[in-house]
Amino acid sequence: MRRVLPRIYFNRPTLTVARSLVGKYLVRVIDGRTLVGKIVEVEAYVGSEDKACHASKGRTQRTDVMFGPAGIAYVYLIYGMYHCLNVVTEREEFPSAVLIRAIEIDGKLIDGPGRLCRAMQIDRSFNRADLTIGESLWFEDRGVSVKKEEVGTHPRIGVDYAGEWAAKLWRFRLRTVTASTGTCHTKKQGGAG
DNA sequence: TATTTGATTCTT
DNA sequence: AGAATCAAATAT
Repeated sequence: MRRVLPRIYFNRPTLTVARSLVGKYLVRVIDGRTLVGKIVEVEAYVGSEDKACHASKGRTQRTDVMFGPAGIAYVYLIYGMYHCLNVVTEREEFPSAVLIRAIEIDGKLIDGPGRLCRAMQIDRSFNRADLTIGESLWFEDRGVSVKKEEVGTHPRIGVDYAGEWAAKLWRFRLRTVTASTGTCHTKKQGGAG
């Protein structure tokens, strides 16, 4: 069964939405071709008190979309080069969203929000797009349930400036993916650790 | 108007 | 460990 995730799905506590999005599918239609990606990693950004959340700086033109209804896309350009896809969660006036960090397309891991958006051809034109109407970009439940034990929790990435909030385990990732991808391939890594 | 910084990625 | 590269936010 394929089911487009409705607005009420996203209008719930952000951590609940984030964790349950792991194992769901992101569907993108480009010129009649359909691209389907299994979501394997997400991050939660929760409210104006969360210093890592863009909306913690207040309601600006950029963050305004996060104050709106759930199920709407928040897409922005980061580091001048890459786009990041988020979906707004919770009730209106409560600024929160879930960042989609990694997906799997045809068994291929697309790791990183910038790469994800490049693969799915998502840019700022999707900002404020409604992701619950099943048109060109949406989330789908394909009936495959993911057990709680299969979802690992980790600190969020690139938010060191957020103080105590940086330590929150608000990144969720499929453990099966962790096992299969690891850092075994050291071709390009060069042992930066 | 000028400066700083960042939900990143690729290269050295 | 650093470059690439730009929009939003902050300081002036």
